[in-house]
Amino acid sequence: MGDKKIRNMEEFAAVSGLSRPTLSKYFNDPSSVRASTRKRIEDVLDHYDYRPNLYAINQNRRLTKNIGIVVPYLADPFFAEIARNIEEHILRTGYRPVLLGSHGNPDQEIENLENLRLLKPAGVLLAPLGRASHQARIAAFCDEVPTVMFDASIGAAGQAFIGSNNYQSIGLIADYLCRTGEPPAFFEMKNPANPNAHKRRNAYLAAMERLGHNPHLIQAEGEGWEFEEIGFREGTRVVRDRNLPTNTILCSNDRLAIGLMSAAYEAGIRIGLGADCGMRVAGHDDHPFSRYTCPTLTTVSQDYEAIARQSAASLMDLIEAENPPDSRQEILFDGRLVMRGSA
Amino acid sequence: MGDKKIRNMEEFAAVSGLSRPTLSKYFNDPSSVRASTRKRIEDVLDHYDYRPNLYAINQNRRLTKNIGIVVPYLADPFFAEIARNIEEHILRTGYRPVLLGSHGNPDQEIENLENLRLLKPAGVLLAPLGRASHQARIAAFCDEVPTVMFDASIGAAGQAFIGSNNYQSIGLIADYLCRTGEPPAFFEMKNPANPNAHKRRNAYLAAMERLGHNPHLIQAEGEGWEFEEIGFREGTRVVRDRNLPTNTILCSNDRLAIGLMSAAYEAGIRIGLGADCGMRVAGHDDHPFSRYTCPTLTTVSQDYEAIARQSAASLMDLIEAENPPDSRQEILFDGRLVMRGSA
DNA sequence: GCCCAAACTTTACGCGCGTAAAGTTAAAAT
DNA sequence: ATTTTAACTTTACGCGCGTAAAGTTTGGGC
Repeated sequence: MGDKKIRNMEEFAAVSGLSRPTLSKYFNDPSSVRASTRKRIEDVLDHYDYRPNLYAINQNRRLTKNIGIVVPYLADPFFAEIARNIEEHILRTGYRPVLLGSHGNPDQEIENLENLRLLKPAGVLLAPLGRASHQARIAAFCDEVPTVMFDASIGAAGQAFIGSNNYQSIGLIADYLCRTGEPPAFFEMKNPANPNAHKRRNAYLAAMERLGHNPHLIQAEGEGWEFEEIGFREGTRVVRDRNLPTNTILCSNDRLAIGLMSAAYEAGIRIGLGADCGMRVAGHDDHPFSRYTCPTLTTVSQDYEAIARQSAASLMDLIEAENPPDSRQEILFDGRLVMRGSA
Repeated sequence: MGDKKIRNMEEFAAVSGLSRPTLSKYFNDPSSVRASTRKRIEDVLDHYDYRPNLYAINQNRRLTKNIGIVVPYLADPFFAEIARNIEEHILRTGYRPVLLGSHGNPDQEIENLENLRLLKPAGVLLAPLGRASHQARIAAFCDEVPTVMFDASIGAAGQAFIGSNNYQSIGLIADYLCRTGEPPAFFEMKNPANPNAHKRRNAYLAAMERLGHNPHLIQAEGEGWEFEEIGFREGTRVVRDRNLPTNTILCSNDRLAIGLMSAAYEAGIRIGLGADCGMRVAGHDDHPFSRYTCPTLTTVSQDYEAIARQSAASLMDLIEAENPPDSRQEILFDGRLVMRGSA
């Protein structure tokens, strides 16, 4: 490693024998200097580990290389996973991801956006809380900063929306359940925080009509993001009352299903396909933990690989386009049926 | 809201009728100006939503108000939860938390520390990967930046370490298991990534000796952080072979236990306390999902509330002390027995 | 009313880099 | 060898704020 420490670009210019503006160009975009110059710089970099001061860099730039990623709840492995995927895509394009979780709190969500604004990000990827979000303020933010919404949308905020095709995926699993047994009731939250929940409810109703069955909604009370707890509470009530017209329950998401299965287990009801089973349960999302429930959870996988990739790509398109797009992009990915033991 | 937009502190000084240095003092520490002046500033702030430019602020400051938080794996709800707790404590002290996950990757961990160094943080809270970490580089980082290690330590790196008393907690649950049934075998990874795992193994061996029983180790092959998968794989083998000297298995952590329980379920083995149950399983950590396993998981809770609080507090002490501490602080919190259905 | 410390203002410089303009050199094309 | 053009150097200014120094005002205690 190097002899003396390099304190700024000026000193680095001295030891490298190049001018500071040239180095500035290099650090902003290595391909903007001649190949021979680039090599020369990189050779010197091997000896003196210098990196430009982040604050000085960003002070003058209108836009930084920062990209904000905001998810509603980082303690939910689903969002943690999709955030990890997005981060990787961002890094590959040479930008710096800044990950923030809203902890299910609308004020925190706004606070996150405010903090991001201070970072002057080139763009933001936002998975909003949904119904609880301060919609007007989010819309205002989207007007100032190029923003791609993912997972859930809020009105027409954001220049693009990338998500799942709930209509297709719920239709898919409803169809599967009807083909393999009794038609499902639909287990959901009465006042779901997530906008996808509304679409899934409607998709369920439509699917049941299409398949010629009577729909049946089971709506759990409860607020917040403690879905397992809510699923467990309402699930306990459901298995106690036993007045369902069916032995099959399709849950709005896997976390509710996990709570429901726990309640059923406590009540001594066996879940699964066998003759000795009293109930079938299916979920939605292919949550990381759904492979380890007892029995393993039949569900529909959200293609979060694709959602992550497309979200990052759409934001890059936005950033690199000079003029704002004429129309709002909306891309939905189909779900895949994941047949496991619970239904 | 305000009429025209405030672009910098100069303009804000103009509309507020105060001088820029006074405002600078206020934004650095509101209590450093007279109460009447403070009120005057805050009244103006209500009308013009101005916030000082983050980059300009930090450019001249030797230390920023940033505090880095690095955890090994954000997709593990345990770390997501503890990170959330820490963030809240940091915010309460007026600092800005910056959360980074290492994705179980030592290179990513170093990259995170390098990126943090660019932010010139006042301090860093680091939960290291452990055995896989690039120890020398982490130690070098700790020499430059005030660092508190939590959850796991690496040698004597860091000015403080806050964690769990594995010796106590494993002793506690081992004792409980022996009192209520057959003495436990210990289910762990052969080459665990996490340093706590080694302590837990030793604590188990010591507890068994103290209680006058023969220890039995079940060591799962496998690398990485996919603990449920590893627990499932090795668990499948264990229930197939059925050559255990006991019907009770204590797992090194809850995620392994979740995998093991899933394997047992698939094999048709009922877990729990009842006469119809063939196996007891216990875990360690009180992982957020351990309340929803089937049956619910008996475990030892790590007091992550306390760990989060103390980690933040210790770092604050470090930052606010002028001279470096004479000795390395080490605080371990006891675990609490959580009796549920599985053992 | 006076005194004095605390709080404020004015002035001025510096942080490390982006960036523009004008001049110079090197590489590629004729 | 000459022209062209891209790449580089030199010079200079600005970003928004921290901060120090010196002078001025404020407010509380006597």
